Amino acid sequence: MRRFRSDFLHELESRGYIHQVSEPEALDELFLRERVTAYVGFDCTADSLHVGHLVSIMMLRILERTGHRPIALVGGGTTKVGDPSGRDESRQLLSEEQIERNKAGLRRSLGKFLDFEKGSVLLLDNAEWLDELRYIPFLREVGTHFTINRMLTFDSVRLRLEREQPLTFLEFNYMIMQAYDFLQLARRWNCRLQMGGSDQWGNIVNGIELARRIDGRHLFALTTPLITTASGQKMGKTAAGAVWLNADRLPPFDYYQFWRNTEDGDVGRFLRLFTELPLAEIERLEKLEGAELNEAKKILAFEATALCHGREEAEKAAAAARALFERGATPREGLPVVELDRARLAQGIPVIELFQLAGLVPSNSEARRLVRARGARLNNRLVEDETMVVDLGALEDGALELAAGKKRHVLVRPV
RNA sequence: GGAGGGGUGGCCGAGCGGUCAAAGGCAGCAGACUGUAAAUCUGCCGACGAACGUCUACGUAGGUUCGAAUCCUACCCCCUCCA
Repeated sequence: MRRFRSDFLHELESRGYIHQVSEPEALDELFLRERVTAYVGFDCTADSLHVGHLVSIMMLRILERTGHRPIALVGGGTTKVGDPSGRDESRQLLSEEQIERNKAGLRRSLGKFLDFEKGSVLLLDNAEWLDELRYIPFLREVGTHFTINRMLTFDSVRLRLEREQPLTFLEFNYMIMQAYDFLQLARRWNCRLQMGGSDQWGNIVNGIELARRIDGRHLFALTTPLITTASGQKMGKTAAGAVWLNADRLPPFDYYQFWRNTEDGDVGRFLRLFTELPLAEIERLEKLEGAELNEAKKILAFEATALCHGREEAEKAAAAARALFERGATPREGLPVVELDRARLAQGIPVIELFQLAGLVPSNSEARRLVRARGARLNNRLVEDETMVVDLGALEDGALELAAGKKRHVLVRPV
């Protein structure tokens, strides 16, 4: 008894990806009938995607796996405008150079999950059509189909106005740009469906509307639920910041640890959303009780890390974690590495500073507190003297292993 | 334009001349317990410093005072009511 007959929608539905769909039956019909092109847009606001984007990325993978054609659209053009959705303040305007850098970072993030080389998965940039727009012709073609009356009712602008927060004319145009994207993709690639987070519903519907009015096209929308943790937090937002997908932002070991530390109540849901294990397997895993559930968490962590960083990195991270938490040995392979100037170490560096250089604490005071709280370890030995100075003599196997608390470990290597 | 209220640490929020680096809560960090979970308990939680302590910080800029987050003046911003 399935609600959807098409593989794609059925798969999404059974793994918990669907929040809203426009015309479910018609879309299902479409997926049964033909190879469908669908897209997700990603703004270039940072130089890496993070786990918050993962749901969308996974959908593109499923789309491909079920025989359809995914488009990952990078917002090289729209980022110059800035999406006001869910924000009380204007985004800071990014320079063109910054956007270019971010774009390159996004390509790397996406490239980990989607293979753009073989041609069945497309990577496009909306700067391609947005940069070229001419104001008056654009207003005449597109602007006539939007009424201000209606635009004011969309959450993205309404909420801002209700809170009496300024909304610039630039930002006000964002939804038009995004609608226009959908129109362009429909025309150029016969793209029929746009997917995104639940906050994108309004923007997507605008695109559907626009394409219907101008071209008489029939397009669809599908949004994913906002993923929160069992204790109600927005997922992937730790206090330390976002959980990044690019390794230069967050080492694979830390990425693995993020998943390894999933709350009990989230394991099943996360396995469904963030791994590609068969559902039967997941049902078995989520039934595990008590400490047994840790096995499921390890599988979740491994699978999620393998998807993002490859199986080899996932193995290393898993091995490092195993040695660190299960045997107490010193497993260096797989730990995040920080490089340190050899000459500087030769002169001697106070431990306090060393912890700061390793990025484990933001200030000397913080490092001092860590030592006093008996949470600082050097080469697996508790650091008791905060005035201790570390030099080359402290190297073990050519490196220093620093730990802040039980979970945060770093390998400092002199170069 | 008029009247009143307010701007305090990442957030909320007390303080209303000295004992204020600023109560309390949340968030965070570490420790204990445990299953690398959750919950709970304990400690920490501006920077620099081994330490005495020093510096920076209560919207901004000045001032009064031995001494100001606290009083005065100007300015900026927010909220409520009236026009």
